Amino acid sequence: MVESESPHLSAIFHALGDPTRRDMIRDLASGERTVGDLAAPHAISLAAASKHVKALESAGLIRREIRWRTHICHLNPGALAAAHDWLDSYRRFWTDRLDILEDLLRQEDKAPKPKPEPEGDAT
Amino acid sequence: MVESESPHLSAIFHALGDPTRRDMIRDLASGERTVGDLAAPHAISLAAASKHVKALESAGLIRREIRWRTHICHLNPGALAAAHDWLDSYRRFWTDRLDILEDLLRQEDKAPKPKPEPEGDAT
DNA sequence: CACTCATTCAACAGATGGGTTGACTGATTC
DNA sequence: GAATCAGTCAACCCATCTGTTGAATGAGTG
Repeated sequence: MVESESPHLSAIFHALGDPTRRDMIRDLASGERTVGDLAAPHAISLAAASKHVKALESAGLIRREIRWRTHICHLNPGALAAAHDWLDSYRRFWTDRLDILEDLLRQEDKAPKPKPEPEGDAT
Repeated sequence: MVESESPHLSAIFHALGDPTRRDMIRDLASGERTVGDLAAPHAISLAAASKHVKALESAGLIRREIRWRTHICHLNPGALAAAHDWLDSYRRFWTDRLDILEDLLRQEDKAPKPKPEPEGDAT
């Protein structure tokens, strides 16, 4: 059994992996937007934006309501929640870790030590 | 500022977008593993696994400790937390939804209001 | 010194991703 | 019936991703 959590997770995370699409999601968080609205701030063609929207849609991250000749998009929180849940199942790794860190800091208040690296570097 | 929360987010989500890599993360959650250990359940070459590990590593999702001639990998919770945080900022969309609705219904009992625009940026 | 072992590196192939442009759709309006 | 408008579709380009195989690395062992 290698990977069976959700068939959508790959699509969701993949969709989330693109900054343009994350941006669209953020825009959508302030209210519904047309495809054109979503494309506007991005210096890409409408066709490209349309593909992004489709990627978001097929990952289940947004829903689309075709009103007359404009397509109104809005967030579909379920998919975000799915990704969130997946990550949440690892939460103990960073919450426990912080407690440990705190503990360490308190302990090492007495002994100097090189600072631990909390975040990745840039290669 | 359009997308600047963390320069790593794209790499993180992209890394998370692959089922093999999510699987590796899950394995790593039960303890440290060598590259070979991580490759074993996956019917791919060691070289391919090595690339996956590198992707996880450069996204900051895991750290690697070279012990003698084996590379020991372990989870680096920070990156997971970063992704989690990003998603968390949209949490209201799937948790508060019901509360908001309830609120709305109560409000509109007194004054008809068109639509509350949830604004959210300032990141 | 040659061998083994865990892993990486290099070169390659094929698939997919994101972008472009240009043609198409389909309801509305002149 | 032609023009307009929002958006999609199709063809194409090029970069990146995932996988392969085979050689290289580098420490320890016989």
